[in-house]
Amino acid sequence: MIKLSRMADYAILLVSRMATNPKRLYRAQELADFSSLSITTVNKILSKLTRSKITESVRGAAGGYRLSLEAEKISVRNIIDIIDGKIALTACAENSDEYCNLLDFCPTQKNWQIINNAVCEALDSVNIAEMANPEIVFDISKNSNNKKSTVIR
Amino acid sequence: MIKLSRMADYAILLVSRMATNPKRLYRAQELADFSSLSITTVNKILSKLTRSKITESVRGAAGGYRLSLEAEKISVRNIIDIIDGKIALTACAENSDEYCNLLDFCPTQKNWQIINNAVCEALDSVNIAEMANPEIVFDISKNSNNKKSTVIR
DNA sequence: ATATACTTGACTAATTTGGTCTAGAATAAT
DNA sequence: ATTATTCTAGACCAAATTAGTCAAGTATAT
Repeated sequence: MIKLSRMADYAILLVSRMATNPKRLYRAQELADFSSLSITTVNKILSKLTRSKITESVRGAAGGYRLSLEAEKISVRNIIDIIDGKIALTACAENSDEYCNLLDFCPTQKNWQIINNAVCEALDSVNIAEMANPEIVFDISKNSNNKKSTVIR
Repeated sequence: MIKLSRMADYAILLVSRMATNPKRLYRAQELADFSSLSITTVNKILSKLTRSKITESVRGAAGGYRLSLEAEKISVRNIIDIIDGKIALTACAENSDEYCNLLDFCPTQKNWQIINNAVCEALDSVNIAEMANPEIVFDISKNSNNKKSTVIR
């Protein structure tokens, strides 16, 4: 009904993996092996995350990637935002006038924004520590520690 | 970051429109004029909704479409489900094994389902009456009257 | 120096989505 | 009955988006 891009899906998988041993450097090749993705795809994703300061990279021999934030401070939404760059559930919610000006009837506009926020909050309320850990089954409604996004968008 | 399909967007617009005068029959042509969509696209969307009992249709001269449920009983999620047919935010959440079997590490699976539910709830908590009415600004957290989906999927 | 690894952006391929067309079936009006 | 109107359904094509690859480049360790 609503779909995440594969890239965002991969990104969350990779970051979750790195969260299991946050000090360690993970080479792109390792992560590729682990995930069955190609090394180029892994690099593409990780360098995006690095640019956005979710991860950090060390070049050269014995280099690799590691998280640059605590896993608890990275929400699922942060990653989706970085990888997919979209902000809106519907054309209405992004401020591109091209579409909505055509319609003279659109009370929905404001309501879409609210729905949009609700979805964002849901995604914001889950952090990577939780995703990485099979034991923790979290309660989204409590919206625990991640209300405010830690990452600049 | 996460996007609704245009078709689902259109569908919600059309249904909201019909909600403003629920007894009346709306011809596809009228709805096309109103929405700037082609009549074929309108028909495509409305017949899907009709098959799923959200709307009903009357054929022949002076025919058209109308809601077959009260607007309050139709949630945004109902419509998205019908139009896009997708159920899952990520490959993990739908039960197609093809992808996840490749990976031996996937604690995320269960957590994805939870996120998925959270998003669905957000979309379920908004009904068409609210979408159609610019005055009502609803509070999603209260999850008012639409917890249980009225439509068979 | 050289080998290892990340970076970037251009490019192509694959997939998905949107939209059209055609033929058909039901209904109302004459 | 016939005709005009209006929905139904599915095949089909076009457009847009997304995924994935390639190649050239930069930084670092040994």
